[in-house]
Amino acid sequence: MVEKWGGDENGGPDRDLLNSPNMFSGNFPEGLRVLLFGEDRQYLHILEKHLQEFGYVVTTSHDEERAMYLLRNHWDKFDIAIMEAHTLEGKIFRLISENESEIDIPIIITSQDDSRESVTKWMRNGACDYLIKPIRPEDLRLIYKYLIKKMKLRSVTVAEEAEEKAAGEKSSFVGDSTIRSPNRRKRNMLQTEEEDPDHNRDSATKKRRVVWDDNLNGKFLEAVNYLSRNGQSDVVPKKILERMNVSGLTRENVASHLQKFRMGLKKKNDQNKSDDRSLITPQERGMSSGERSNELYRGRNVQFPTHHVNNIPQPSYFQQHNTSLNLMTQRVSPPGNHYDRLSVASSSRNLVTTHQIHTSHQQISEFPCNDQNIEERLIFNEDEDDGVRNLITNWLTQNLEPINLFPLEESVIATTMRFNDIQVSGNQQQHVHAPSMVHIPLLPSSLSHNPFLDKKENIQLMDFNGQQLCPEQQQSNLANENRFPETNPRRGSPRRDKMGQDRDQA
DNA sequence: GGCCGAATAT
DNA sequence: GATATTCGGC
Repeated sequence: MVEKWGGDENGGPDRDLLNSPNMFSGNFPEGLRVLLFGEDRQYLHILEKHLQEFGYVVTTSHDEERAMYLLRNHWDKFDIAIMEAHTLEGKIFRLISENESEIDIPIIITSQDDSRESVTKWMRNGACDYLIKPIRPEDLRLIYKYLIKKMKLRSVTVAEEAEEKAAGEKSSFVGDSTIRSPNRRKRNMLQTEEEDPDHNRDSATKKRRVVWDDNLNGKFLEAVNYLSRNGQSDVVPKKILERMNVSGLTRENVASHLQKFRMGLKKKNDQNKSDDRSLITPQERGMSSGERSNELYRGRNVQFPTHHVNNIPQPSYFQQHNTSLNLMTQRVSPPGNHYDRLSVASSSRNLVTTHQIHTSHQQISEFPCNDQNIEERLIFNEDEDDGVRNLITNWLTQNLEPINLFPLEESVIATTMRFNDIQVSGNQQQHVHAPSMVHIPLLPSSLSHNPFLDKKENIQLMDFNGQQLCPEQQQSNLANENRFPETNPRRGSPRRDKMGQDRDQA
C-alpha cells in the first residue's frame, strides 16, 4: 500500500484508500469531487467557478437543508466539503462534531468570522481547515492537500497493520517491540486526529495535563511520607492516589510523578555517595552574605539556609494589632527547595525555638533549643493554613515566656539542615541519614521580609549580649549531630553580633 | 484484568 | 524538563 502511494507520480493514489472508488483519473487532483455550500449565491458562484477551473467537480448548494442532507447521507459521494459556517452554524457543528458522526471526508469551514474563538472552535471539532472570506483562489486550488494527507495517513496505517501481521502476533518479540511501539503510537494518534471526526480531535481525547504545583506536590509528598511509615510495600501509585484524595487525578498521573520523584531521590543519593566533600567547609561556614547562601544552596549536601524570623512579639502584640502569625510567612528560598515555604523562629531570653514549617514536607518540626528535646510533627495541607497559624499561635501562647525582641537587623539567622531521606527503590526502602546540621552564621536579614518592620516603633528592642554561640558549642554541634532533628541547646540561637562582623569573617 | 515500574513518547 | 503513554511482567 505504501508503495502504491509512494509511487504516485504515474498512477495516482489507490482509490481503495479513499471511500471514492471511481474518483480519480491519473492526473490527480483533477476530478476532485467537492461539495460546496454557501448562502450567498453570487459568491458561491465565484467559488464554484474557481473550483471548476482547477478541474474539480463541484456540487453546489445554497440550500441549507439539501446541503445538510448531502453531507449527512451522501458524504461518500464527495472527496471534500466546503461549508459556510454562518447559517449552518449549529447544525453542521453538531453533525461533524457529534460522536456518532461517520462523515469521513475533510470538511473545510468558510466564514467571515476571523476570531480566534471561532477558528479554534471549528478546528477542534472536526473541521480540517477554516478559510476566512474572501477566499483566495489559491486556497481553493490547494484543498486537495487534505486528501493527500488523509491518504498518507491511511497508507501508513494499512502498511503497518500488514507489517504487524507479517511479523506475527508474538508478544514476546522483544527485539521488535521498541521499534514497533513508536509506530503504533503514531498510528493511534493519527487515527484519532484524522480519521475519527467524532473524537473531538485532541482536546477531548487527550487527558488534561496535570501540573504538579506546590500544593499538589505537597499532597503527594505527604502521602508518600505517610505511606512510608506503614511499610514500603504501600508506597505505590494506587495508595498514594487514595491518600491524596484529589478528584480528577489518575493513578497514571501519580505513577508518572512517583517515577520522577524516585529518580530525584536516586540522583540525590548518588550525589551524596560520590561527593561527601560537599559539606560546607569551615571557611564557608564563616560566610554569611546572601551570595554565599546561594552558593551554599548550590552545594550538594547543603540545603538552602533557612531564614529564621525572630522578633516574634508577645501574643498580646497580635491582639493589640489585630494581626496574626500569617504575617511571618515568607518565601525564603527558591521554589522546589525543601525550605521553600515558611520558617518561623521565636526567641526568648533563655529559650530559642525554631519552628520550621515545610509545606513540601508536610510537616512542622519544632526544635526547641532548650534542655529538652522535643520533636513534634504535624501533617497539614497547604489550604489548612489557618490551622497552622493557630497551632503556632497556641504554641506561642502556651509555651513561651514573654518574648524579648532583638534589633531587627539581627532578626534573621541561617542554619543549614538536612533531612533524613527515605530512599525508595523498587520495594526497598531505606533511610539515608543526613549529614550533620551545620550552623551558618548570620545571614543578612531582608528587612522587607520582616513583617514587623513597619511597626518598629511599637516594638521594644533589646540587645542580647551574652547569648552568642561560643566556638566549642559549634564544634560540638558538628561533632555530635548526625541525625536530624536532634536538638542542641544552642542551635538556632540568635546572634548578637552585628551582621557586619560576620560578613567580615567571610 | 488490575496494577506496577521502566521505557519511551510528547 | 515535565508529564503522558506504552508495555512487559507480576
